[in-house]
Formats: sequence, C-alpha cells, structure tokens
Amino acid sequence: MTEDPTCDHDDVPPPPPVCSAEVLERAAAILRAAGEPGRLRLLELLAPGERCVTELADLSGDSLPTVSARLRVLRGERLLSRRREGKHQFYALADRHVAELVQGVLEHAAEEDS
Amino acid sequence: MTEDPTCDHDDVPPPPPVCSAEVLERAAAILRAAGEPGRLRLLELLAPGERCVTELADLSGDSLPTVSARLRVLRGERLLSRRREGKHQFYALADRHVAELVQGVLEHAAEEDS
DNA sequence: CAAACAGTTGCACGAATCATAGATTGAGCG
DNA sequence: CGCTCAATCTATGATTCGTGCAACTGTTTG
Repeated sequence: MTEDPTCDHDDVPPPPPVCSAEVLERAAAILRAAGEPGRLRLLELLAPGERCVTELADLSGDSLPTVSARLRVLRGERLLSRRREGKHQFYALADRHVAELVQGVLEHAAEEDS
Repeated sequence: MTEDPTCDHDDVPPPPPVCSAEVLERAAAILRAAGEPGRLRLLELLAPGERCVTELADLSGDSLPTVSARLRVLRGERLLSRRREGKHQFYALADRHVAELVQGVLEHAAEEDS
C-alpha cells in the first residue's frame, strides 16, 4: 500500500487506465451471469433464434423451474429479451453484442481444449 | 422431458446446435474467473502491458495476498501468463483473445450505463 | 549465513450462489 | 366457471467463493 511501488522500475511503463467502479461492477455481473454452464447453454441454445421456456427445458434436459430461474438471472443482467405470445413466453438474446460475446468465448474454449 | 416440446410449433425453427459439455464447462469457468470486480480490474490494469504483483496491489489498493489469490485464479483459467525476473513476478494477459474479451465487455457495460 | 524483500499458501469465517420441491399466478379452452 | 398447461415465486439446504490473517517459500543483498 506504499505510494511508490518499491519496484526497481525507473520508467513506469504505461499510466494506469482504470475505468469507473460502476462499469466494472456491471461488466463483472454480466460475465458472472454467463459464467455458469447451465446458463451458458441456454445462451447457446438461443443463439439461432428465440425459444419458449418449455422448449429450452426440453432441449437442455433440465427441470422447468430451474430453466426459469436461469432465464431470470440472464434477463436480470439484460442479456435476454422476453416476448409474450399466447400462453408462451419467448426468450431471445438481447442484442448482437451478447451473441458475439457468447460465440467468442465458446470458440476460445473449444480451441484450447488441449 | 417429452420428445415433442408440446409447443404449437409445427415448424421447429432451427435444429439444436449444442456444443460439447466440456467446452461449455471451460467457457463458463473462463467467464466466471473474469466475472468478479476485483479480478476484472486486474485484467483491465494488465491490458496495457505486464505488471508485477506489488504494482498491481498498489494500483488496485488491495492487499498483496488478495491480489495474489486473484491472479492465481485468473492464471488457473489460463487468462494470464507469468514471467519471473529477479525477485519480481510479472503477470500479463495470456493472449489477444483475452484482451478482446475484456475490452468488449467493458465497452458494453459502459454503453448501457443508463 | 542472516536479514530483507517479493509472493504464495493454509485456514477460518462470512457472504453469495444454485438446485429442488411445493405453492401460486396467469392465460387459454371446454 | 372450472380445468389445464405455461411459467414464476418462495423457502430450504448444500455448496462454493472471496477475504483477512498468519506462516511459509524463494530470491537478492550485506
């Protein structure tokens, strides 16, 4: 916690960038929401297009309350949008930004499968 | 868990994509590692270039053991690389993929600051 | 070799998280 | 109106996670 890092560096390379704490918290929340296998699978299933909850439960093989809870978290972080049609509730990825994020991490994980 | 989703869909829009469970788990682990404000801040601080642990502790304002633990998690998920020089341990982002991921989420979070 | 500095690790505690089951709301249909 | 299906909400229990404190490893210097 010293003001001078005590490092032998005479040339402190780049200045501290640091972005606001709120943005940091928001970004972390988004990552954490997607950082669970069950929820990430839902995002993957929604990549091609919207789905209703029952479909998602069927495709993922998880119980309906569980899927609903996962969707709730994802929507809470604004990663998903919701649309009502009859007695079905259709979920979809919120925007292209989300789609790219998911696709990016999935690719990266697939590459370094080692 | 019925074979037919019971939805009124006669045209099941796109076929299920689904990627392997291991890849899903890996990707989730990566996201979860970055999905904590403290660790995300470290990633942000490392974006311009490598830093030693003491520097990072000083810049972030957190205790040295805390920073070390955070770095340990990030390196465990292969988000960081480590280099030894004298009695200093230098950490850096593992590859450009990580840098893009961090930058992407940070931008997205900054935009929808609403 | 001993001292000082840079980092790491082990342990315990408090906090947040996730899955399960059961009750509940809400929308269509006979 | 009563029934059924779709989905969400509530409460509980187990687990994981992050941090602080202290002890320890490893490296340089006198």
